[in-house]
Amino acid sequence: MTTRVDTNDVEGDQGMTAESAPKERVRDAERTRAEIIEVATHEFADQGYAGARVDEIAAKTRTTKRMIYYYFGGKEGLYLAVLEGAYQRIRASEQELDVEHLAPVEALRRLAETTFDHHEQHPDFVRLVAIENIHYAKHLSSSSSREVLAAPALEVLSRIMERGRAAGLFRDDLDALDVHMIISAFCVFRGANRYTFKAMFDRDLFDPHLRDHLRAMIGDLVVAHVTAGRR
Amino acid sequence: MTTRVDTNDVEGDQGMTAESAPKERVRDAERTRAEIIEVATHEFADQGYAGARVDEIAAKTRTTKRMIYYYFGGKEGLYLAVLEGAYQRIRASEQELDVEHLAPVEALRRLAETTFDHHEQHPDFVRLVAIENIHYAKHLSSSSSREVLAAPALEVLSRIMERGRAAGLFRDDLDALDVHMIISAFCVFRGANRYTFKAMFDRDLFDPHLRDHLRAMIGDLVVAHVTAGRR
DNA sequence: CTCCTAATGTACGAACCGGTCCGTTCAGCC
DNA sequence: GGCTGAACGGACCGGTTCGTACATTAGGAG
Repeated sequence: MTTRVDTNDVEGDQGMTAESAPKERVRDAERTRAEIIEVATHEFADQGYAGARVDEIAAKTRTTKRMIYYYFGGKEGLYLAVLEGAYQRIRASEQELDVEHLAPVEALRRLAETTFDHHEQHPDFVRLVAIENIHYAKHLSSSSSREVLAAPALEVLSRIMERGRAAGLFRDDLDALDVHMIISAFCVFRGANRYTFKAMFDRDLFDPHLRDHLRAMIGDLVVAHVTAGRR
Repeated sequence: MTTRVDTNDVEGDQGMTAESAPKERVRDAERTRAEIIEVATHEFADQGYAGARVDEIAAKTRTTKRMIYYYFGGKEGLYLAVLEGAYQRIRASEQELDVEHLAPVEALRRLAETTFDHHEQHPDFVRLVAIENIHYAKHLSSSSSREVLAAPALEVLSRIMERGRAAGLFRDDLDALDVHMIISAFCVFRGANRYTFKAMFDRDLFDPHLRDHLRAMIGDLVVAHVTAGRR
């Protein structure tokens, strides 16, 4: 009846080491788990928490709804897993940032532009954050994995500003978190409010022709702010 | 049907008689309509579209669910009415803005701070916009009342920038819509992302002690940007 | 006063949806 | 080769939720 197992010969992964679970098995818990999370990330980001349907998520995986409850306990557990996964991915990509070799002004611009790129490359993440805010961040606040929090980009920013201040290039009355907020606000707004912005002003903030312009703008903006009254 | 009840305004404060009679089943279509919209605005802003419950909205009014379907046709019609009402209120308050008598730099700062105040005073509006964006602004786009769109603040901004350019105070390569986006991004982010921001950095962007600081910051930021390279 | 209609209330249905019960299959171990 | 438990599937259940049929009242028109 069910032709689920059609290539079961491929299981020839003879390594009987108990080290790490090999991939590509007919029965593979990790694979099933990952697939559910991947589908659920799209569904939650697309429909919101209340709008997403467990049945729909299950239907879009190669497994069944029963597995969602088997692995995640329920809709809320799945959402939490999705949220934590999204934050972890962003955090990982942020840690690749290396601007120690650049002069403060250029480092700051690079940081802003990299943040800009991150938000462009991860639209699901921006939407999930918006959704989480609608729910007053109650899931994120009660998240057990504390390491999800704290953006590495903030530490990088702090060091850039220290260097800028020490060189007399930056204002000395600025908080790194304030500057981070400016950059985030710009990049998040572009992703999170693009649809009402388009409806109101007929300008698509994700239009490829606008991309370089906006990317340069956040750099100019933040540099102008931290160097205001200096030069 | 227009001059039926004049003694009972929507927000009537007829406090001279007995404040509210226990059995006061007065028939007033406008009042019922307005009360439903008011309650629904809070519910949709609080729970999102899918999360809001028609039964719950009805229970929080002094009328029944039947009236929601009588006046608005259904959940979606009610949501649309809520959205249009919220935009109209914001638009009305924006039109009170008068900065013609101020010098360009001060006018720009005043505009930014007024926008800041608007967003602080209308948290429901900010949340509704976020929710509408989650739904790709499909309701706003298909809204029949086009006059809801187009922020008056943008026209005011355009004139300020013209004056600033003419006086040689502002850069001449800036678009008013870009500057509007910067101001909006900052003010919207503060309201829309305050919860995840608090969870991540333990800073409440609506803390009263932070208010004046942030209010000054958006002014400084936008002024620094439009005057960069001048003076 | 009577009638007509807008306005309102009550009860209910049907689909939906999160969650669960119970049975089945596969893979590793002795 | 048989056993065991993890991984999995499908049907189903009970509460929820949007929407509606139908009854009823208020209040102005004639």
